[in-house]
Amino acid sequence: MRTDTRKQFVETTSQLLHERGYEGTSLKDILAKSGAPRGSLYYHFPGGKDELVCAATRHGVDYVSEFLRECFAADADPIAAVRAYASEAGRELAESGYILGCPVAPIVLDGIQSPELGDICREAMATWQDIIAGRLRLAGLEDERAMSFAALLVSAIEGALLVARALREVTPLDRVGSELAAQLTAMLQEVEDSHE
Amino acid sequence: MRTDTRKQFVETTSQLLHERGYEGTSLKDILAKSGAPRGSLYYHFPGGKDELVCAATRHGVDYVSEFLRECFAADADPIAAVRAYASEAGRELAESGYILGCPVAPIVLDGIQSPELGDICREAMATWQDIIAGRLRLAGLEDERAMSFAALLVSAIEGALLVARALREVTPLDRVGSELAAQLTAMLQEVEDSHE
DNA sequence: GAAGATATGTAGACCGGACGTCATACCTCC
DNA sequence: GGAGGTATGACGTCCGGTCTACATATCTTC
Repeated sequence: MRTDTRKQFVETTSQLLHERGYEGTSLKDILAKSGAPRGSLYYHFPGGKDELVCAATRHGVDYVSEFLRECFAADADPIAAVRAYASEAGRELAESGYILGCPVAPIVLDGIQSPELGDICREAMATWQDIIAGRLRLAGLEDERAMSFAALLVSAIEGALLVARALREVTPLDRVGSELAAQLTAMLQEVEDSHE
Repeated sequence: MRTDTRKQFVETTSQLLHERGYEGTSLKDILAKSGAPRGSLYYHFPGGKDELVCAATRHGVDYVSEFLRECFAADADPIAAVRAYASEAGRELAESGYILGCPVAPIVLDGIQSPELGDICREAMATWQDIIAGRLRLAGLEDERAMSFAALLVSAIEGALLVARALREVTPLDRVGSELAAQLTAMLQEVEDSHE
């Protein structure tokens, strides 16, 4: 099973990164949790911890990006998308025992250990904003306003995940979700009105 | 100078926590940066790293709480407060080389190492939301809406600090600040209208 | 299908750094 | 000068990430 061990490493690492951040995640933990022996890791990831963490972060980022693209697809209602994304993020957070939030956040706040990791994080944030801004532009929002609201959306959910984890309750995500949905409703209404 | 050493420890630790999180901050680094010898630390903080981190986090939280209370004072304009807080947070972040964000965030995302630390984080988030919600209620917002918008505010700024650090630019804070200010303006306008 | 080559998986040794402890030194005030 | 609070840094122990040498599986070629 060529990819199995490797995949196992990536997924285990991704989970541990969520839980304890870059520095808090030790190879010993990864090894124990993934059940693989020590040496295997260096076969699959000659670059050691850094390479593994990069792969794990990419894995997490891809998962989020894909889900975002699904929610904010061209043929989906953007207001429903906001609600859906916030509530799904909250659900995953709560179900994981307040562990699974943003895959990038713990890396960023642990001080970003390599240039490559920095690139991954920067690109992730930019991509997420672009996905949302693109959909908002399609809905008729002016360029600058679309970027601005997309930034708010990404920031607010990112922050809500953090606040929710600290409080150990999902209310922040609920509140942020419905606030943002309400505001987007008003904005799109305005756009519609001005086109009449 | 009895308290000097202690204070030095707290401030140094606070800074390093911002920079690298709980796990990334080693006693060696703290010692080197604060210039004090190893033993001193255990004289002032018999509880070791945990006790020191608690003190440092409290220190950071108090600083933020105080600034928030200043911005959202009863006699200050809440819309200006939103703008002021976002831009000041952005300024500090950029000036510190994209290090100084929320003092609680790195602790939360590193998995919270002790119950006491958890309490500090939870209380901090709750306090910040309460400060803002209180001011919004005073401005005439209904209870639930005030809580909701306060949650959005705290989350959005918290998230914007994170996104800004990842991107190494302050645009997210600028955008979030002006979006939130615009939305609050509309909300307060509504309240005023309904009272006529 | 046997031999050798290449890919994959395993085991444990290494070295540096992590945190915490201690026996001791330094004051300062009576 | 002795007693109490304060400060010190060398040391022990454990755990971190990395490496090298070995074992097994899979593939290639005749």
